[in-house]
Amino acid sequence: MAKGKLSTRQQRMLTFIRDFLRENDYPPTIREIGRACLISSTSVVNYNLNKLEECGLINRNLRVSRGIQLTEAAPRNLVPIPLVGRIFASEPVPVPDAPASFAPDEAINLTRDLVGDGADLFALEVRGDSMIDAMIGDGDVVVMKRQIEARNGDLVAVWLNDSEETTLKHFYLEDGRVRLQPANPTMQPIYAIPANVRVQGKVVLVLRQMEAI
Amino acid sequence: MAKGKLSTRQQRMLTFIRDFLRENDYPPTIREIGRACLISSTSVVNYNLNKLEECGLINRNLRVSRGIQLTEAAPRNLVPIPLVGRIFASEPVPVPDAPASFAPDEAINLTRDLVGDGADLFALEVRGDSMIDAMIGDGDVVVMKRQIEARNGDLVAVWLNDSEETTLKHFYLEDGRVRLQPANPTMQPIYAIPANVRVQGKVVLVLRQMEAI
DNA sequence: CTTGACAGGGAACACCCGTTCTGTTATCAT
DNA sequence: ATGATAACAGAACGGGTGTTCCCTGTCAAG
Repeated sequence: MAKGKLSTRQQRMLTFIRDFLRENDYPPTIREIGRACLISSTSVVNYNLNKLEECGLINRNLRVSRGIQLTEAAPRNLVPIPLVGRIFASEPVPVPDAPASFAPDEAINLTRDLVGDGADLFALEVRGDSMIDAMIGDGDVVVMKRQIEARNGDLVAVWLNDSEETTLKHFYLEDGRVRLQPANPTMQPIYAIPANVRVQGKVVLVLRQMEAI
Repeated sequence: MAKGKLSTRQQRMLTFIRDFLRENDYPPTIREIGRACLISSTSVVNYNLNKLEECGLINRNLRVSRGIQLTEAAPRNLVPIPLVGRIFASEPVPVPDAPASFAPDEAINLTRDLVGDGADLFALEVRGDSMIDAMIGDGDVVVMKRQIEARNGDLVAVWLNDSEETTLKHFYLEDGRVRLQPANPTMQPIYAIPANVRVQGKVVLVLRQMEAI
């Protein structure tokens, strides 16, 4: 019973709970919800709260006053991702060695729906315009997953042994050779033998923040 | 009576309230605080809560169950941003009219350190490769701030009246004409008279999510 | 020694709040 | 018609919850 459609009343209750929580920092009671949504009976509020819980939109703590949690605001929705360094074209990716060595010196928090459980993820700030053919510019932050191998189509960071540079390209292994395809479709791919490319990780997310909102 | 020193008991209560709030998303009751801090009497908890309020560390809503707010970091750091539509080169940006009409049908949650308080913000999904000179590709999500005017250097979405298209460029007003500079430094700017450009909003954040983490 | 402020304990009160039970109404397939 | 089911209304029950009142002990100032 994942997602029955919400009735008008249920939708109204949900937005009220959101607004109330934003205003007061604690959830409303059943009677406060009823008063705001013009529901005279507490049992009806209770009935619809159960419906909302069945849809996975809220969590209820039974027998606890104001025991309503919005699943979207649940604290475990935030995943901290360590910002481990910068990425240059002229240097390999500084992949963090110890996965568990959680360095909270600098981290960015992202929601679980963007990055999953955050396992094996780390973030890098891009320096220079060398990744421009991957549509990634100076100052962008890339979130990467640490892995050695790549599947066809993955956008990966690779170190090219002969030219000694790091680059971000889509990876394709075909006919015994590696095709590295720029994300920008107007640019040409480059080809290499497998022994020449060392996959450093796979790009999961690109984040570009303009200064001065 | 701004800041008398906190007793051990008061400090313990404060950290318990923090932990409880982090875990449950709603504040504890007086008796729950007492149980956790080994205080047998509710009046003592009440007494020390008043002390904490006098120090400005919490706010109390009298006669309301669980009516405790932490003054420090209380506001939620997740900001919901409505995903209002798609952006094509051939059509104007679908700027949402009503700012207060909170449409939770589809929204992306981002942290406050990325987007501030989220005022006047909305998100659009980019369709097509027409924004490629702004380093924005098909499937990217752009978070925009609704505004009519732009300052020099802003990355804005503009509607060009004569060519009838939407484009994302850096905005510069110089010598009475508008210079629209692609974000990709290898590409050339275009020039237009101010009457020809209509600013639709300013890009605050670009988000590119790879499928299949 | 008395006094007053301060910190704490215990119990009772009155209201708040979630729950549950009994109906009522409307829709719909049988 | 008929039974099933969803949605809703009202009322009552019992426990949760903030508040208040009275008490004890400590400690420094008078």
